[in-house]
Amino acid sequence: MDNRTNILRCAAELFYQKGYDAVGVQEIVARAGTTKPTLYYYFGSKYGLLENILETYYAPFLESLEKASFYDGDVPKTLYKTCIEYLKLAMKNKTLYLFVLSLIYSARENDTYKAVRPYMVRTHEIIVQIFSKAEDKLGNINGRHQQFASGFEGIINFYLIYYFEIGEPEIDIEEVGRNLVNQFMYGIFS
Amino acid sequence: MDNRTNILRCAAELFYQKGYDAVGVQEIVARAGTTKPTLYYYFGSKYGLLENILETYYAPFLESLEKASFYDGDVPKTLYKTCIEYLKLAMKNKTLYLFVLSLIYSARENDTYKAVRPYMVRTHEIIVQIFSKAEDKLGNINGRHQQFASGFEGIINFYLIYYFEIGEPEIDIEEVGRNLVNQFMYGIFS
DNA sequence: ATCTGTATATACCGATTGGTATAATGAACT
DNA sequence: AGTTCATTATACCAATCGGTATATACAGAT
Repeated sequence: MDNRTNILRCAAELFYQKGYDAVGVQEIVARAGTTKPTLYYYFGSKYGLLENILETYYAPFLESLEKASFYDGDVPKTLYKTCIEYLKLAMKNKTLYLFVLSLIYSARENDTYKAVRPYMVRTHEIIVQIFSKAEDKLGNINGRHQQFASGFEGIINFYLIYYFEIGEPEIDIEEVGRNLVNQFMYGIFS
Repeated sequence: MDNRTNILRCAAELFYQKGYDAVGVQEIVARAGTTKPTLYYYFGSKYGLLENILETYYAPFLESLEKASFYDGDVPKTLYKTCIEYLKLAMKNKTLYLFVLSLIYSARENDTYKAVRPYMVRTHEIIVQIFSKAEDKLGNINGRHQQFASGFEGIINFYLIYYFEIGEPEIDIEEVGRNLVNQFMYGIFS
């Protein structure tokens, strides 16, 4: 693996483990087995490194999400496909998933929030779009797209948070996806 | 206001705005109009300051939550009362609410996560308990207490995240509470 | 008047922070 | 052979980090 990729991966791991501000540039290059000028040659700054991590590892997920959220008239199916994309990402790359979540919740005046904001906004737009297009099937939802979208994201994200907290061995993605979508659509009495 | 309280409030504000690791002790005492030895006299360390913020400002919320979540056989009512407590806290002290959320999502090896973990676990226990006690009314939920609990927390928290992101002027707490609980219990077709 | 304990400030500590000036590699091209 | 250019290392920078040794101020008790 080349130096650039190596630095990127080491930084992503450390940022996930300790948090962006708690990790020094020196610590990153030490783990990558190189020196600071190399890092600054490729990424320009510590912040550039953060941006590059998101662009490299998270942007592809957003594209998958966009495809999966295509609405063809079947609300449950669309939500299920979308939910599955979340679960797949989280299971395939737990580190990245939790790291991005931590950025979304980070302090508003911190660089980490600035870096993740465009991705966060885009994600929300994609989910809101589902409910906008599905308005014919959902009846008069009276401008509650936002609430539905954040509810949908919330159910998935908080499920994963506590799943990772407990650390159960593995899950059946399709089954969990069905459960979460059912809970979201029909409530807890379903 | 005495020096101690003043330091506590200034630190809470700065931690919320910039994040725990991005704020220096010097910056805190400068805003509070005092000096470092005073801070270390009262709180012992920067970490002690963080613990004290949670104990002082967040612990009371947990007590309110505990009372509000008392289950008397009426599931919708219990969930509604619980939800209202969340919304009340968030509206009364937006800064604290978002700060605690950021801690919950912070890096696992960061001091911030260590500090908030007991409060996070306790909160989750309280919510899980509702669904445990309500098992008679909910039918066979087959061990899905955890999923219901995190779903409930997720719907509320993500609603508030995007509410604060958009920054609408004010909401009718009781109406939003009814909406969220309805969505959670009966799904989006309600 | 002296002692005790709380509360605060000045001035400092070694370590680490993000970042860079300079120079040395080594391969490719002319 | 000489030149160019991407890549990497040594050694350094001022600034800030969390934390503290020491001294002082002041109130209340003896």
